[in-house]
Formats: sequence, C-alpha cells, structure tokens
Amino acid sequence: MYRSHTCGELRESDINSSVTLAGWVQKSRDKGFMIWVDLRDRYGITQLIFDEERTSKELIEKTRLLGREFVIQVQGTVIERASKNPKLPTGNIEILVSNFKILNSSLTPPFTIEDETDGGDDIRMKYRYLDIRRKPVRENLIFRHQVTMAVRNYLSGKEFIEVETPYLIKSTPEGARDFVVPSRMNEGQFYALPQSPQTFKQLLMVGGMDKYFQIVKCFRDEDLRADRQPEFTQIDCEMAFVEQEDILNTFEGLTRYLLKEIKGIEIDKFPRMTYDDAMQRYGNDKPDIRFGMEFGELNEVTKHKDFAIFNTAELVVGIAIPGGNSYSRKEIDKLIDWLRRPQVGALGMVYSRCNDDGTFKSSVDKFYDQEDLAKWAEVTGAKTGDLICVLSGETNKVRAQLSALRMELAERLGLRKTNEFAPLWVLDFPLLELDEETGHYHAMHHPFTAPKPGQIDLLDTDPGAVKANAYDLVLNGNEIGGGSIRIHDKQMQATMLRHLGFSEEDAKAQFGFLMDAFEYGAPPHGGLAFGLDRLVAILGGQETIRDFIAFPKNNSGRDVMIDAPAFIDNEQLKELSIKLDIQK
RNA sequence: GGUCUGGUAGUUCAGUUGGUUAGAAUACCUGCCUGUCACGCAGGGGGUCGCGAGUUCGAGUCUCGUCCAGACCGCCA
Repeated sequence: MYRSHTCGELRESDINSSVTLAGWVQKSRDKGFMIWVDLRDRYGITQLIFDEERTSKELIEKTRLLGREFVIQVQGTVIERASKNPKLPTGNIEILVSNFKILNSSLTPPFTIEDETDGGDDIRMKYRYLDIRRKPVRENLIFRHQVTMAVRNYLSGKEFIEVETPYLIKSTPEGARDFVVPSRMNEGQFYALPQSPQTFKQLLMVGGMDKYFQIVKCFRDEDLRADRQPEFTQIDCEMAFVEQEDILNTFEGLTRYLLKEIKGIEIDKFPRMTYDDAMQRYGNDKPDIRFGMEFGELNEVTKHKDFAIFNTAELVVGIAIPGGNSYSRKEIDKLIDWLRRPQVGALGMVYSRCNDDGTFKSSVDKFYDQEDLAKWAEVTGAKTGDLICVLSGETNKVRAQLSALRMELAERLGLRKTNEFAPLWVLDFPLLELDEETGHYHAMHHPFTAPKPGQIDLLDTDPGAVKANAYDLVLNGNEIGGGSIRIHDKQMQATMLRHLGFSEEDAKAQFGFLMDAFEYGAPPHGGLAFGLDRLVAILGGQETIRDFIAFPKNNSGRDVMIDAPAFIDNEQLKELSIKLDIQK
C-alpha cells in the first residue's frame, strides 16, 4: 500500500493517527532548526515537519536533498500545528515524519508548479504533464468531467442511447477540409476523419434508434482560433418522430439542467429570436444579450439632408455606448482607428455626444440639427451621457463592423460578465448562403437540412430567401449548439443536392448510401450538436477552450509536446504507395 | 492566404535618440535563521539578445529576409 490517506483529507480529528502519504514535493522551507515540506497530490497539500528535537539528524540531512517535484512516500504521525494556516483545509495539522522514501527524483521543472505559475503558454504546453499538476488546470479537467457526467445522466434519463460511430469514413467536398488517412490495404485510397457523425446519426434514425447521443471527437482541417481546435468534442444528438419544437424543448431542458447542476443558476424559459431579427438588432447571428446596446437603424431619420455618405448608404445604423460621452476626442479617434483596421474594415464613424444638459454635439453638426440628433438618440435608445456611434455602407458589412464595435466596447465596459448566463435560441436560419467568390449557393448548415415547408418553390426563384428549420443555441455571444430538422425523403434530398451544384452522378457517389436508406422507411428526424469544449469553457467562465483540453494543439495545429504532425519514414510511405511532392 | 503583436537569464519581463562590462523579479546553488506556509537575511552562478544578411566607426536597438508563438480577418456546411 503506497498511502493510507491523500494529501487533502487529514484534519484535526486525525491527530495522533499514524499515516502514510505519497505525493510530490511542492516546496520545502528550511529554517535550520526546522524544515517544512509541502506534499502535494491531486487532492490537496499536507505539510510535513522535520525538526532537530524530534527528527533524527540523518533524516534531516536526507530531507535537505529533496528538490521540487521529487516523488516521496512518508510515514509519520498527524500532529496539531503550533501555528495554523487558515488558508488550507489541512492547515490545522501537519505530519511529524518518522521516515520517508524517495520514489523518484525530478529535474528542476522549467516553470513553477503553483496556482500562479511563472510559465507562459508556450512552455506550459511543451510540459503539459507538469502544467496538469497545477490546481487551475487540474480543476478545469475535473470541471469538464462533471459537465460530461451531467450530460450523460440527463440524456440517459430521457432514454437517449449513446452509440459510437466510425472515425474512419469517407471524404466529402461539402463543408470543412477533411483530415485524411491513407489505407495500406486499399492502395491509393484514403479514409477521412469525420467533421461530425452527421450521416451516421441520421442512419441510426433510419435504424430505429429513435433517440441517440454521443460525446464524440470531430475533426476539421481548418485554421485555428482561441476557441477552435482541429480535433474537438461534440455532444451529438438526434431524435426521430420530432418537430423543431420537440428538439428545442429537449435540449433547452438539457442546457437548463447543466446551468442548474453545474452553476446553480435557474433560467426559466430561453428567449427566441429569428436569424433576421438577430442580424437586424445585433448584426450578428450569435448575439450576446447579457447587455443592451441594440442597433438602431437611422436611414429614415438621416435622409433628406445633404450628407451624401448617409444618403447613398444601403444601411445607416448606430448604437449607444453607455457613458461614452466621457470619451475624449483622442479616445474617439483611437476608436475610429480600431474600426479602420483591416480586421474590421470600417471606412469611418460618425458620432454624437449626448450632453448632460440634453443637447447633442455630433461630428456632423454641419448637416444635422439638434432635432435630428434627438431622433438618433430615440432610435438608438441613447441616454444622457452616452455616445452614439454610427456606421454606414453595405448592409452586411456595416452590421459586421458595428457588431465588432459593440462587442469590443462591451468587453471594455465590463458588460460581458463571466458569472452571468444568457442563453438564446436563434431560429429560422437561411437554408443557403451565397459564396461571393464563386457565385454559387452552399448549405448554410449542411446539405441534409430541410427547407421550411411551403418555401420549397422559392428554391428555383430566390434561393437566398429560403429559410430552414435550422436553429442555433447561443450562450453569452457564443454558438454552443446548432442543428436542424433533416430531409428524410429521397427526392427532396436529390433536389437539394442538385441546387447545391451536385451532378446526379456526384450526388449518388457521395451520398447515395443516405438516399438509398431514405427509400426504406426513413422516419422524420432532426437533431442538434453542442460544442462541448466551448460549452465547458463558457460555463467555466473562460474564453480559451485550450484551458479545458488536457493536451491541446497550438495556433498552427501542432502538438508541441509530442511534436506532431511529423514526417514519416520512406518505408512507411512506400507501404502506403505515397510519394511526397516536397523535400523534407 | 492576409493583418497585427511579440521573441533578451531556467521562467516572466525591462532595456531611452544606435554608444562603456545587457538589468529586475522569480527559479536555481551556498551560508545563516527557534513556527514557516509568496518565509526572511547575506552571497553566488546563469545570456550566441530566435536565426541569416545588410546599414554603420559601432546594432539588443535601424532595414530586409526567415523561423517560432499569440490575437484577429479569410476559412470553419
């Protein structure tokens, strides 16, 4: 037996017990007459004491050889501390050590293994196994475990069955780029890793599984972000014999359960908003509704004056910045510079100050009088002391720019509180989206999404206007889940694929297995998938999902700890019939 | 593919208009210290300033290239 107790459990009631502990040396404090060693494991820290009166000389000398992160096993007696530490759960006791054994030594770690480490992200990722010894990382992983356990409990209780689907599947041209895996036994052929188990879960519905879920890895070979990894985890769900309303209610239930179980927060009914409304009111299909600053469209109240920029703009739209009138001219100029960066791409910004005496002072006083500016305030909901920021131009671009400004300022004003949770359903997404480069439409959600009944005829006349029974669940400005009612009719699926530009042969080659299945009694079905990493990060009140993944990839998709991806040797390439087109 | 920011001690960072021997904190090592717990005190070791070229009498500092890291845009059905 390596240990009788963990380093987190001994209390005053254990005083006089003989115990055996094992763990890592967090730190030793050598006062000469006395040495304290903090022994750490997953459960906590227990202080060991060696002193010249009660400990043998040999043992004290041996203790002086201990370095940080040595693994030791100690025998001793629990005693009351002469001076207690109220900050530690084990702070009232310590172990008077009678003997200890070094189980393994350690090099000096490259960064300090403490709650507030001195190490940067880079070095922590390279030595992630040391980083995981730190309490904040450990607690994030435990937190993730609690969330997944809650998900499994809830869904299992609602008669959902977790079914595993294959990781070695077939590449498809739609959607994200695939990671591919060569097959030795099938010369020149490749599997693809799934971007999601989409078609398999639909086939499970055809198979009569009725309610399915899976906590599953998905793979996308696209560029990364702070909240995006090449391999990530979905809570993938599908139900048969359901309408959109059934799915919304089921997964609102799951999300409500998680907020209650994990955060102790009760939210009655999640608000709903259409995609069109979200774009108009927030310029964004995943609005953060923890704060206001809603868009006010100003075309009507700015026209009929001589300001050509506004008169020719497709959209003139503004928001009120709470307390923004206190910004200096210099600060506003900096804000305009921020908007003009290529990442945002605004050409400029018009503003109007809402003075304490009820008057307004705008950057376009030459064109607009006090009465005009009062209307701006009315439309944007601006109050005394606010600053109205107005952008104009092409509708889609201006909305994106003003949304970026809204989020940035909310962040700066501390309105994005991590302990506040505002879920929102965004409904009625467009079925198709125009690719400006190619001029072709592609599926906004995926090609298996059903158009809203009654809008099918629009596919031929105005494809961009067709709405789908597709929905996203948004939490605090992040898309944490998305799904749709699926097509379950072969003809409908064929029509859909034709509109997406597939020839009949291509459609058959890519998705023939699915359309064949639809001919054998496919039930109506639909579903939703949550991004688990993101959900866990948001519930944990943090932004980067990497903090909640044990071994994440870096910004360029590399695992810096194992140094992957890597070249493989020529033997392996030959076996796979692959020739590289580059020099190693 | 693009924009921006950064790369200096084991680590986190500072380093002024280009100018003597590149600093701080922390970590590490040695000694001291009668209750520490961010222990304290004294001392010590530790640097190819990412890499390569260029400008200059002289480059951590300026220019170009390149590599790496991070944030964002494109992309992510």
